[in-house]
Amino acid sequence: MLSMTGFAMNAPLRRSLLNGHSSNPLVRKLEGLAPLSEADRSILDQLAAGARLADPHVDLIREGSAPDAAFLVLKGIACRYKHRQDGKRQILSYLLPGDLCDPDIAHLSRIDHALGTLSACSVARIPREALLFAVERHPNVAQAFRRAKIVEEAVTREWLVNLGCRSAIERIAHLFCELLLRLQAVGFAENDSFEFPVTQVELGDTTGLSNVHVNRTLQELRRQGLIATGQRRLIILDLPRLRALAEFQAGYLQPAVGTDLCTAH
Amino acid sequence: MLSMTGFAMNAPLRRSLLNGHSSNPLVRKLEGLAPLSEADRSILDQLAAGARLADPHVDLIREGSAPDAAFLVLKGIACRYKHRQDGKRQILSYLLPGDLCDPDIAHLSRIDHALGTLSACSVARIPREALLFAVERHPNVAQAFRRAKIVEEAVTREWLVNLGCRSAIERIAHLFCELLLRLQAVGFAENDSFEFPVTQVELGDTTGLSNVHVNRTLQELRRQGLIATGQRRLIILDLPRLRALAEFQAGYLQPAVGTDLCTAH
DNA sequence: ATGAGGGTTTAACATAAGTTATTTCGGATT
DNA sequence: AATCCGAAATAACTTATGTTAAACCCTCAT
Repeated sequence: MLSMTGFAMNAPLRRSLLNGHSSNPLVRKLEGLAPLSEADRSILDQLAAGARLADPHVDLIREGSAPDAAFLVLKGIACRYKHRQDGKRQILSYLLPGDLCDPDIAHLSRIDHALGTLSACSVARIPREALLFAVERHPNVAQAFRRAKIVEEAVTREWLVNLGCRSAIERIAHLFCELLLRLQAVGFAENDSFEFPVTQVELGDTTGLSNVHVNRTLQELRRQGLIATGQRRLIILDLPRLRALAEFQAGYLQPAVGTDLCTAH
Repeated sequence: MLSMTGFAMNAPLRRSLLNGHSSNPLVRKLEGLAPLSEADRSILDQLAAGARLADPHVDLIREGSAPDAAFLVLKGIACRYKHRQDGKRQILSYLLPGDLCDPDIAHLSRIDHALGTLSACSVARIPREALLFAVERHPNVAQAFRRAKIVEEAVTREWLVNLGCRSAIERIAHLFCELLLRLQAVGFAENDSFEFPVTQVELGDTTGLSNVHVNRTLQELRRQGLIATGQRRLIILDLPRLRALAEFQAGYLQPAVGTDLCTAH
């Protein structure tokens, strides 16, 4: 089913047709984190092959299970989340195209959080062994994955700050800035707008706010001329002011890749 | 200065005098995550050697710097934190004895958060190369570090839930449950009490609450007979009820180590 | 076209938590 | 013992955000 050579030969052609960019968001993302050879890209294309469509609001990994595969998001938005007994839930992170949820965690104990879709998604299930194989054979890919992990951790830290000490409007503004940059990095944003089919309830689960207050806050952002919403899109009208409002520092999303180093562990 | 053989020969003797437990909290912690040989323990003792005392409320790593060494806490409590421009700060995690702040992050870009002491601490500075050496030569140690990292990530997720959807009293109760278990794991708690020289302001920076509200909340916990404080100690009087209040699930701190697996990446 | 259902908006009200300022306490230092 | 200082406690008041419930509005499927 997967012809390595076929992929390897077609990839450059496909990319050249697309302005030098791969259509595989995983490639797009990792390219930004480490130099990739043609063979590296080819293996990533294989990992992304065989994607399936998933409905919105559906679980891909249930809390307490022990999955033996990673999930790679190719289209749409998924999230990690945890439920509390009283029904509240906290979204822990967004998985955008090119992001993957690796199953390492589950190999210590059962996984402590769920993975679910927010919007309709295209998702590839990557067996653990396939991922290991790719990483072992392709040091640059391994390097890029490690760097992706480091960025992910930085994002999580920023979310802690968001929840711990920003006001409602700052939280949402910060989230939108982050999403714009991350989506731009994988080619899923035009100018300063992107598809954003996330409900206000889900935004509340993300930012620790009630849906009613999310609504109020979105209105305020619109009133200030910072954003516009509609047709499941988010349009950022004034990025500089939005960033200022959120005290958004982009650095954590864009590691200086030229920096050599980071060859270890 | 560091005699490997000397260490290797004395370690078991020392441990036998101490009821089978090493006095090195790093060993204590990693023992719980992977089987360690005598040589493994010896190298960990070397890493922990040369510790220095650090005053309370002092920075070990400044935000924006690029440290080339890890810091290992042997005694006391340190934390990672971030500052906002308006002076607010968010504590991102606690570093208890046996925990270390590795410098990987800084090798992509400058580090995006600071490392500082809360209490007076004993801290060992571990040069990057020494850490790499230990990990390369000692696969079990590497394994244990990987597992420690996974637990650390689980703790962070729990903190996100704490900030995102728990009430003040639940946040603090949950934090106390977590700290008790983590400190017990490294032998820094007797029964259900431990040294806890953290101010109410710092507790507020941890839980996203004002110091005044932290004070109110601590009083409520005392009034309910759940905790007692004094002489820089925290005494948990009724752990079952405290856990119930916080909906505390200990699983994420205690990975099932018998599970083989997790050999990769 | 018509309805059904999920998502959004609005409104009125409740409350947990923040703010500011003052006082008290307890452990160091002289 | 007297003083000092940071931390803890108290008090009075403000406010951001939560809650509940109803109305509205798309979008999709029949």
